[in-house]
Amino acid sequence: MNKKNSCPLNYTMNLIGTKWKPLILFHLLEGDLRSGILQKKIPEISNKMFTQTVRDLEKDGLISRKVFPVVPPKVEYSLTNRGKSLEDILRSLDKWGLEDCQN
Amino acid sequence: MNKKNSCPLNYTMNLIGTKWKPLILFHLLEGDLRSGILQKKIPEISNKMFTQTVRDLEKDGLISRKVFPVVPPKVEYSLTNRGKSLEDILRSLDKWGLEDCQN
DNA sequence: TAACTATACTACTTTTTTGTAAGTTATTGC
DNA sequence: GCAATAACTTACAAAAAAGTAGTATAGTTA
Repeated sequence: MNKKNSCPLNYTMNLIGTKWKPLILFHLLEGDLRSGILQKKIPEISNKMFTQTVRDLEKDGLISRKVFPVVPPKVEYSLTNRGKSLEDILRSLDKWGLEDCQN
Repeated sequence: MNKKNSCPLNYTMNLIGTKWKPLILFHLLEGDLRSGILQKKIPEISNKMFTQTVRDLEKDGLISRKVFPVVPPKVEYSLTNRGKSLEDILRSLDKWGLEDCQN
């Protein structure tokens, strides 16, 4: 909690408050996914942003990355416990959007 | 829900997923506030970003703005019902940050 | 041997967000 | 007349986020 995060809410937003992070975490709630599958669940994301975002999430310990030493490459992503602890929030955000956009 | 929001979660993030919006909404949970007071609760925000953000929130119907025709000006902000419906989410995000940053 | 595969990286450009600093307003009180 | 006030605006600059397009990898399969 540094000076840029005077409020816990701000801390949370700095961690997951970007365009793609919540979306990736959300899709991983349903279980572990191969890189390509996960990316296809978010058709709008560019290859670069996908890689960059999962790297960020991994760095922050919200997801973990398992590499299988095969060719062609196989990489699987899954939520860490820290990532899983966001489940309620992610589902709430999704639910709110669903309800709100019907009005 | 347009093509940029294939997922409700994305819709929500596009609405409040910025640096300052959740923070402003959060502080208004405690009740209506004069512009200056609200801004002082977020010392890191610049004058410009504050005005810009409350304008956005007003445009999206999450807060309402009451102007008193006095000099010097007096402006009060409050949450709309739509804004209030975010209460659980905002408190969850704050709570998560509080718990998480202790680890 | 050449194409194919899934994943990722890089250089570069564009777009979006944020910040800085200065000005504007119209009344009050000195 | 002139400074002080609260809220806001504007022009400009800087920084961050996102997009585009091309390259690398190294076994497998045709």
